[in-house]
Amino acid sequence: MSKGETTRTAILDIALATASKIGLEALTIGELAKEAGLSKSGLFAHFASKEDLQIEVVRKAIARFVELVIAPALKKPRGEPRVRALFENWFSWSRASELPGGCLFIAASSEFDDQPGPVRDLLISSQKDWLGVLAQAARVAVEEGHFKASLDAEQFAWQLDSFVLGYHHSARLLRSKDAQKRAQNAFESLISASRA
Amino acid sequence: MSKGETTRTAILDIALATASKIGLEALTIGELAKEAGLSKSGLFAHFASKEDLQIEVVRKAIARFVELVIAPALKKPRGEPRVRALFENWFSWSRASELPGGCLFIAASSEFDDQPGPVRDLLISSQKDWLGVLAQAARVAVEEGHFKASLDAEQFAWQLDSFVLGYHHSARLLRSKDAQKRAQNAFESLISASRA
DNA sequence: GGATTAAACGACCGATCGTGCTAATATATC
DNA sequence: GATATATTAGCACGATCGGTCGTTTAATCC
Repeated sequence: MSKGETTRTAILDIALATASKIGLEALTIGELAKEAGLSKSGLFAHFASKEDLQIEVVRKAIARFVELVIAPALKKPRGEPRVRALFENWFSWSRASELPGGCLFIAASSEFDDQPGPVRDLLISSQKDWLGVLAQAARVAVEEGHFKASLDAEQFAWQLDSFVLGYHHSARLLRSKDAQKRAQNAFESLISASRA
Repeated sequence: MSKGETTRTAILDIALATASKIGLEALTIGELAKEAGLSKSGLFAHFASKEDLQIEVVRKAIARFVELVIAPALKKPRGEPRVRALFENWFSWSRASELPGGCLFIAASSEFDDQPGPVRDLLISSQKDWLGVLAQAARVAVEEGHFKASLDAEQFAWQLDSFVLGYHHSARLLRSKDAQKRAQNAFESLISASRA
């Protein structure tokens, strides 16, 4: 890896962590440069624009999400275990040390839901992918006979994702100690309502 | 109402609408003044600081939320009808014309969950109040015999609120036309799982 | 090790940020 | 209608924003 790539990676690591705390929009070139130990122009040379930086940050987050959440779950047995892994891995993601401010996607979603452009487009497509992965896992669980045949996989995915959002809200804003317990309870009741 | 109060009210109306779209932090005095037809300093004379303005905006949102969501629900019969009204009124709130960017609380929650200060404190207390109202409504439904005696009212409130978050996410970011249907389905399954 | 390329710097741009201050103007009171 | 008061405008401030230079330093290659 060349010097440039190394620096760029380091910048994106810091940017990802910072963005999870203060948001993608509040991320400023100057502050980021300070944290990275670079001059403003030195840092900026790695990106075409601030929007480009934001996109790269989201891309990096997506790559890490796949590594930490999706990929390990796909190694689990088909059916309920895989569904369970997706849900549980998500907590590790939300609490990962590289995301001191919690899930970047949730923060960025609120920020960009009314700001058309490539950042929002990327967020939308990644969110659709995530819901698709969840729904597919549910469908597999139906195939495996773990979940009932009449299950609406999309509805299942939607509710699971809602609990993820609920957890994030409780844990981040309210700093609720019960957040995980609440989410887990909700998940279990969703699972048992879905069983064959 | 004096001239000053009138102007102040008008400013807050615009600020509330704008903040719902772009967030409380992205709200700028200059832009707000332009939209209100005032000079920057003329507008600023109504508030002690930007933070004060943000607090007033949140306060206004809380007042409207009580008017649009809580108060009408409390007029409904005790028990399930009241729970149902709380849920349904929330949609009207989220789609209210004064909130073109959707629920301000959800947007502001992501924005301020890592920004200590009076704005976050206010958001936290209002969110706790809302969860309290939901839990209390559930408890009343138990008393009335609509919901089972073993129901965990706080857990019920938590799940209902998660569906609200899920709806907002689907409707706002994904612009999904199924959002309401998904939320409604989720709500109905929560209700039937809670029935006596 | 000298030449070439890549990477980082420092200075600077115009614009806008939040926020003072003072002067002018509109409103309310008598 | 004059006076007192409440409201708004004008102007300026220091800081910071994203972004563009030309220049210098550092890494890479032969």
